[in-house]
Amino acid sequence: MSEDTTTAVQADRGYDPAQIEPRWQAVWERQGAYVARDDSDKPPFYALHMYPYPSGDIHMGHVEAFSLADAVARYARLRGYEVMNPIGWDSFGLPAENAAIQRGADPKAWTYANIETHAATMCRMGFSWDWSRRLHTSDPEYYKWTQWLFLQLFNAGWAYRKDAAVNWCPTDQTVLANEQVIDGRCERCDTEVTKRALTQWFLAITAFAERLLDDMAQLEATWPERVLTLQRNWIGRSEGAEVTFRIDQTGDEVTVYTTRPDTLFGATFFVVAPEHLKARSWAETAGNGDAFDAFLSRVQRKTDLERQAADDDKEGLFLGVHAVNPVNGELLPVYAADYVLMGYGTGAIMCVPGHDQRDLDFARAHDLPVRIVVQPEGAALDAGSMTDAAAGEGVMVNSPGYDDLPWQEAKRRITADLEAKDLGKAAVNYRLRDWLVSRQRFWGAPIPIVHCEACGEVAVPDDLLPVELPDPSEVDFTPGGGSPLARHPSWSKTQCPDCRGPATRDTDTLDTFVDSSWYFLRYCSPRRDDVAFDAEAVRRWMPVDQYTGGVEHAILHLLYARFFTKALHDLGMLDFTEPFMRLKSQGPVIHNGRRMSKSRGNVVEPQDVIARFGADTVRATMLFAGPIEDEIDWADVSTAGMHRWLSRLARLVDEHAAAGGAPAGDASALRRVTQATIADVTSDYDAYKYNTAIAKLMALANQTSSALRQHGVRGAAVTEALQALLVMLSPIAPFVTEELWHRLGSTESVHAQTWPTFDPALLVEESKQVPVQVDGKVRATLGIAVGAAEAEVTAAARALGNVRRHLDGRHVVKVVWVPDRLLNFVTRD
RNA sequence: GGGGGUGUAGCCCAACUGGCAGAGGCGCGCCGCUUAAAACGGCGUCCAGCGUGGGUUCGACUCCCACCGCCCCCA
Repeated sequence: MSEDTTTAVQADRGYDPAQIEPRWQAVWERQGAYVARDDSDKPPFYALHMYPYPSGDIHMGHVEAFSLADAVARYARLRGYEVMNPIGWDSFGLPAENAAIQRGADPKAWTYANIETHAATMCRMGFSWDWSRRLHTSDPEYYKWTQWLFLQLFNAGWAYRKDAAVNWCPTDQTVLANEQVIDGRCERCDTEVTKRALTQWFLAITAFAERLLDDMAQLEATWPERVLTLQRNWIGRSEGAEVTFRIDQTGDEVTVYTTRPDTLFGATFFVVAPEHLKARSWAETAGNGDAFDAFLSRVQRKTDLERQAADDDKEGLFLGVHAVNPVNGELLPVYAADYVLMGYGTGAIMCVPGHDQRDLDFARAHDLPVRIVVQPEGAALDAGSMTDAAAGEGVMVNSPGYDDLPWQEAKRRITADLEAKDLGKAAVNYRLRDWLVSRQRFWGAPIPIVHCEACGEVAVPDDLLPVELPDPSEVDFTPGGGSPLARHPSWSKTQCPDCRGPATRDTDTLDTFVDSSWYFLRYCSPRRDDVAFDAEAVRRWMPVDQYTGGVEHAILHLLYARFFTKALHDLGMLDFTEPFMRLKSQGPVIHNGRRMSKSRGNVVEPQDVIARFGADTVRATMLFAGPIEDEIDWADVSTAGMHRWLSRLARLVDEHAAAGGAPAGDASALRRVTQATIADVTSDYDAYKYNTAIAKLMALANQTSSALRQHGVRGAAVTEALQALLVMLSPIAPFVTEELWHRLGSTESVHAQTWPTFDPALLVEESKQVPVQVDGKVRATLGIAVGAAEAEVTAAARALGNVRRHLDGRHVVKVVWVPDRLLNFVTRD
């Protein structure tokens, strides 16, 4: 170490990041400075940042995110924690395979080459990752345990296969989870998503819906409210009732879910999804089979989005049968209509056009009656002509036995009465669906199941894991609607683990969100090859103290990871139920008001900026740009300005070092500023307000500069100011602070220091200037002793010329005295 | 349509539980240093500006209501 620092200290003065940064990077690397020790006496702190997907090189969004994450980790180290700040790659996934399809690249080689590019740039940026814990989800050593965990869920009954009309992306040739469909389009390639009936693997996340909701109470104060709201909306809990209708002609019973059982008397028709299992047979019964088939094929050409759009023509077909309304025996015509989807609820609804907009639109289009049963206060409704449904609250009408009740009360009573007659029951419904995890792709963890004609679905035994992917050279990636693994000549052929008979492997691979639902556990003991994670290490590090990442993962990844944690908790593998104690999301980096993209030509490459200004400047610029959760427009920031400031800081240190250490000048003002800055910057760091922290460090630098240059202050007070400044800046700009720290004469690393503390006694000022107001307008400023009594201050204020003038001829009715801050005379004529 | 966020100087942004609207940066201007420019150092930054309109208060950027603009989520 002394060898290294000697070299550093002998370096030139001034600020040349191209020279400083690689040198210190090499020193830190040799020292293994950021390896988290499992046996440390210091309290553990798990700082985690969402691991990246290895596509090309890292981009500006990564740079911002990692700069935030690194500031968090370095700050925790300075506060005396043993920090685990791991890094890895989410290295399975579609882009690797698409590169293979488009450019004939080997997905594996492509992926690992990108990872090396990422890693090199990260090193150049000076991020303090613990490289010894590095992982890649596409390593067999990792996905062995992804598969093992899947099997734990399978054995618990939480992973199952079912036929489903699934979201299908025609471009990527794979199914998508509901969460991956954005506005009816594939989140990756923006192709319109269609429906396909396929047998797919699901994870039973809905079994945890209630707890995913309830446990948010633990996160209330430490997660962004925005993210919690998004998750709540996504889970979409609603309270209502399940009501059973009988089909008059066939005797079939159909259950519907409604959030408004109070409007049952207003039901005038009944609609099922065209895909409803019984729809075809009912149409047949009524002799409408052919019309139905034509209708169904027409509907299936539409996307879900089109079908649900408010302005869509409400297409529907009368099936020729009637449903019996359980509350009054009325016969409701049954339609198949495109606006009801099989995937939601039961695929059948009771229709109350008076109180539901889409039902009303359908009723108008098909000339069906409308009946008002909940009268909103003060609104005159005309059932015959209304075009806006009364979806809100009101008082019951036209509902024999319930009239005049408030709707909420009627909702309770009608539900209870149905329950008593066994025609319905109170029910809770969730918008959340079970998580579809099988993908018809190659570059993912194979689903570790063997299909045997005799034994069915059989889990691959632990000692045969991982089920490894074949070499990419043996695989045909051409999109063809099936899994590439299924087209491999021999890969899927195997023996049933149970009966030893011939069997086939499942040829689908797992959604990469499965990989990322447990990677934070793997970091705790990444090299263990006998367990997914070491229980003791997990107890030591988990749950994550501080998780950082993009808000775009507010729903998907965070919900899945929370689900996994709860499932593993219930399996006895974890003793906590929430994985991430604190969450901070950074905003995106845009350029000229738009997302950076090659086609717009507004991409800023990190490498270019690093080459011009150095890593410290890029990091500090990102954190200085504004509140971390807001978006950063690169057009609004000034790397040149930040670089200039760091240069100024270097010059200041050089000047101080040259000026010598003998104390001179009145240092009391500088000392007070230093103390105040420590107090302020500390609370800014605690609140992730790096932009204001940097502003205050700049102010301290300005004060130090003028003390040194203009007031001739020398010696300890300047050293104190500069040392505090460098330590507090070191999490943000690690290279230049390390360099300048050594120039101040230290042989230790600035990153091994402890966070500065302040002396409250030095913060106290003896006198203050307070504004004196008359009727809220500032009329004078008064110098007072801190802690002065009200009477004393009032008397002194009254003596001031301008105050006397404004008080002249008026009665003072009230005096407001905010100690040490403000005095206000309230007057009347 | 429902829910959430946001609006402060030419620009990006600060302002503790309501207490003199301005911390920091960018840009710009002037001065110094320079043969000159850049860099650097110093000083300054107008039109007295909190999206609009109300309300509460001695006092509102801050709290409440309505409206407008932009952003996000759900439908």
